[in-house]
Amino acid sequence: MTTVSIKDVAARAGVSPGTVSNVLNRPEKVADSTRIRVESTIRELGFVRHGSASTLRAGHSRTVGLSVIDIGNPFFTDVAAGVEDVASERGYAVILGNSSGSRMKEERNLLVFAEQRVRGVLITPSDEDPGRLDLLRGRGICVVLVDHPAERSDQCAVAVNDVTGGSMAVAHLLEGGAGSLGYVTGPPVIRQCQDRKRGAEQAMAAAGRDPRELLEVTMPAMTAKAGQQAAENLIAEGTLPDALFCANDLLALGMLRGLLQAGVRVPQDVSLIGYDDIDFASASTVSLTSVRQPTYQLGRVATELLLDECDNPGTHAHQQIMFQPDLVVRESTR
Amino acid sequence: MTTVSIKDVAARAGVSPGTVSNVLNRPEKVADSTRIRVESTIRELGFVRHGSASTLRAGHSRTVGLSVIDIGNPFFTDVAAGVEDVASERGYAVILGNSSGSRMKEERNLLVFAEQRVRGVLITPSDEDPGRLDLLRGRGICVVLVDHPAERSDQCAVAVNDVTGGSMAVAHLLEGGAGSLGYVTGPPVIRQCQDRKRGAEQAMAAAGRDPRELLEVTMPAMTAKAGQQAAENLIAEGTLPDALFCANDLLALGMLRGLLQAGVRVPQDVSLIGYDDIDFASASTVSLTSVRQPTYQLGRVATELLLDECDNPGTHAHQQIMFQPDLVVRESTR
DNA sequence: CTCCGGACAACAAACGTTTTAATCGCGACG
DNA sequence: CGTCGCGATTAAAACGTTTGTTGTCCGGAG
Repeated sequence: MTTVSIKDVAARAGVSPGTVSNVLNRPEKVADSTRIRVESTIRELGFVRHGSASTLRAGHSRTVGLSVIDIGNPFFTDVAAGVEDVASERGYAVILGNSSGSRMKEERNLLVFAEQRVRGVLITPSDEDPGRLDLLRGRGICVVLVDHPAERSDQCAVAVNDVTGGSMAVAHLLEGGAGSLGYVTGPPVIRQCQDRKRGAEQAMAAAGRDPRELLEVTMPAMTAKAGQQAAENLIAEGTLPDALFCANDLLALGMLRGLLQAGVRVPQDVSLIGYDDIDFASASTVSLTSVRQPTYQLGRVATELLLDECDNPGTHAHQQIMFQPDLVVRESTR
Repeated sequence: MTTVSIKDVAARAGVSPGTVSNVLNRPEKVADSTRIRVESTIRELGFVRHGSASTLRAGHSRTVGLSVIDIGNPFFTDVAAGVEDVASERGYAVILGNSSGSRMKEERNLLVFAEQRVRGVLITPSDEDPGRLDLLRGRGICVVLVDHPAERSDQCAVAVNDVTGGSMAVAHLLEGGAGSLGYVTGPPVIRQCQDRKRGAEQAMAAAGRDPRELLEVTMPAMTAKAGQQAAENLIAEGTLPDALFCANDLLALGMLRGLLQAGVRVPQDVSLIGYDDIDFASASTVSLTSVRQPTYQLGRVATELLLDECDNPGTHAHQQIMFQPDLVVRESTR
């Protein structure tokens, strides 16, 4: 139970605590002979550095915070995988915060990050208010936006063009001969939902259709359950369009389930397209046409930018990176 | 950039640092008038407690570590949701570690937990070595096993009976008239894989069949990709059985995809059953028969036990809780 | 033989909080 | 009127590191 400190190691190895610290943090500053002796003493005593003490003195920790909207969504687990790989390559640990789309939870997570004095924060914001992020920056915590374009140039951001993606999706539905069109989406505060809608409208306009024809169905969450609910609502109301564009694959898969259960055939009766191309999209009852994003890469690049900013605050140049999505056509669309 | 400390708040509010600390940690000890004054000063200055300093002095943090085998598996995201809900109800933050089935990564995550002086650790161990966990306990860090029964009675553990589950699955396949049977599994060091196999063998024996008839297919990972690979292997080798029990739903969904792509009909040619009943199981091409576990509950209960042990080290009674699984029959089995 | 410089290592002062013991003010009680 | 007791507050000593400064010991140059 008695925890072994750097002093214990120092005493046992016959050196000063400062030297042990140097062995840990700047091994090149200490003679090989003593370094080896200290290292073996560390192993012998099972010493583990007290991260908090280290953080306290050094002024910053070796952790980064990652705040996502829904860790149950494979899109975000893929992003998180990219983040974690880069972070651990560079000796950082990742603290994961899941906002579940709730602003309150997001704020609580950011507070935890601030208390832990994380080195930096990666965040897919759940709404458009930049205030909280400036608060972090004011504390010397770097922030990189993930899957969200920067509204200003004094920050890094990594995103995928959602307007293009939405446009691709609806263009594809129109090519398939869609008459009436629906857009099934999540809370309007989520930027991705807005941008994909904008793209959808552009595609309609480009095809000579009135964008106002697009029936918008807004659900409180972007989950499979919500998608199924949307299907039931549309069917009950008798407003089911020819072709449906869902703002993400979870909604689309739920929608698919709901449609099939009600005897609606996909794609014969209704064309269906999702977004994200999660792994399960290709395994579903009717394999899902979707818009693919470079998800893992998103996480990797964002983390590289973040750590670069942390480690070279002087020379770091902010970057706004925008990837392009791909259309993956499968069975669910005509 | 200058960070505001408890001293700044104290000076501004005209009290001592100790009083500010009391306002933060034992508000009942301080007179209402001063408490209100201090609280408003805290807001005014935007003070955020330095978690590391607090941890250092107090000897432990307000965080728990959660180490899982594969955060990409919806089973674990559900568990994590249960953990997070309870933890945040009680004012704890969760540090998530993903071992990806690699022992090395798991050890690195545990090291991070130890450095951060987490209050306790929830872990689904990736193999059977209890040594690392004793090391944590030796440091005064409580450990609760998740989805893993305790081998000893001096610890808490929460699990679901995998032997029963495996037995249910195979009994169901046999009832469906399965001739030859296969078990598609992950790395043998994973206990769940072993137990489910044991259950499968028991069910065969109970039906008067020789357990050695069970064809075991071992894959290096328990992912959809691995499942699809397994399907391709079985078909190439011409050893495809009548009925397949997959050790989890990801394997089963991948298997399903592989079978259908090769023109094998499910369930007419092959019966297929998975394990976990993840959300996607019911949305797949052929909806998947599976064994359901109380996943979210698993995370909740484990966390409650952990925090109880942390907060009442004296009176805490170790518990080993074993839930029972349910069979959910869908289209993929005859 | 002295002096200088370089390479290591020791020393000691922080970092921001918690917590115990000590202090203060004040009304009540003897 | 003195003292006691009590609640509210303060003062100061930790907690385990990191880090800039100081010190020591060498070998080699002058």
